[in-house]
Amino acid sequence: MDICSVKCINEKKVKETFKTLPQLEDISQMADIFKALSDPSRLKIVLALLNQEHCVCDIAVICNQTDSAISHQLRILRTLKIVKNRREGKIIYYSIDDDHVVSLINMSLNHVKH
Amino acid sequence: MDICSVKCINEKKVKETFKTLPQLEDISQMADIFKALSDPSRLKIVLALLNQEHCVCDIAVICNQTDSAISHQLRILRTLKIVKNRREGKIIYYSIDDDHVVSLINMSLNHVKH
DNA sequence: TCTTCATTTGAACAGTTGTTCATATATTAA
DNA sequence: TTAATATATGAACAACTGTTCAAATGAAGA
Repeated sequence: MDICSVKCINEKKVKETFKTLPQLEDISQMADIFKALSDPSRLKIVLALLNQEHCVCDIAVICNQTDSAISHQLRILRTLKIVKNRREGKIIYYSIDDDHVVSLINMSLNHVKH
Repeated sequence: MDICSVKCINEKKVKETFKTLPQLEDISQMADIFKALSDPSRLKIVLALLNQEHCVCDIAVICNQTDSAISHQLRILRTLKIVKNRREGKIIYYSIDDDHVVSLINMSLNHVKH
């Protein structure tokens, strides 16, 4: 299996499973999405936006955090294309930009509730 | 909305969304599941076990990591009831113990692929 | 222009995380 | 019992993460 004489109980099974693994690149991307939702405060932001769009300071009130903290988290979510924003004068409204994420959240909510 | 005079652009929307939020306890549990899958090496372990059960040292070969590192990660996955194990002599076989997690992973794999 | 307000940004800090290494446990065979 | 093997555990460490604070944008109104 490996170059440097690794011990291996069942080489056949190892090879089989190895073939089924997604590419490293894909695994990494999957992990990124899960990581985005793995922080309670970030998840709370996404859950809030699931209901309707909100401006930054309203999200801050909903999540009981500072505007700055929310802004930092929104930048991460924006980078991952999980949320998008639109400007209306001084105010910037954020909303969900990824339907897959909605499904993921609903599924995990289901999991927790049963 | 809050006790200490927090500025709030649209109090009505804030209150609406606030009502739709799951309980903190549930949000925390959801985040825990996502966190379990947010580390690429841990996700790789779960992906491997998605195919079939494996012993610790075979997982180590598949994931190209030390037995110890794998064992530490398996403990986290075991604690979260994501994997289970069975002993057969000296060897301990691990397998997936949570169908919801399988769905979550398949959904995110789908996401990455499209 | 100057001021105000909503949001963003950067640096700094504490807290958390994953891996490594050495050691311990548990099972089997000699 | 002793030796060998598979797995687990604990401490230590570097790397990463989320929040805070102060300061910087950028838009609208005076």
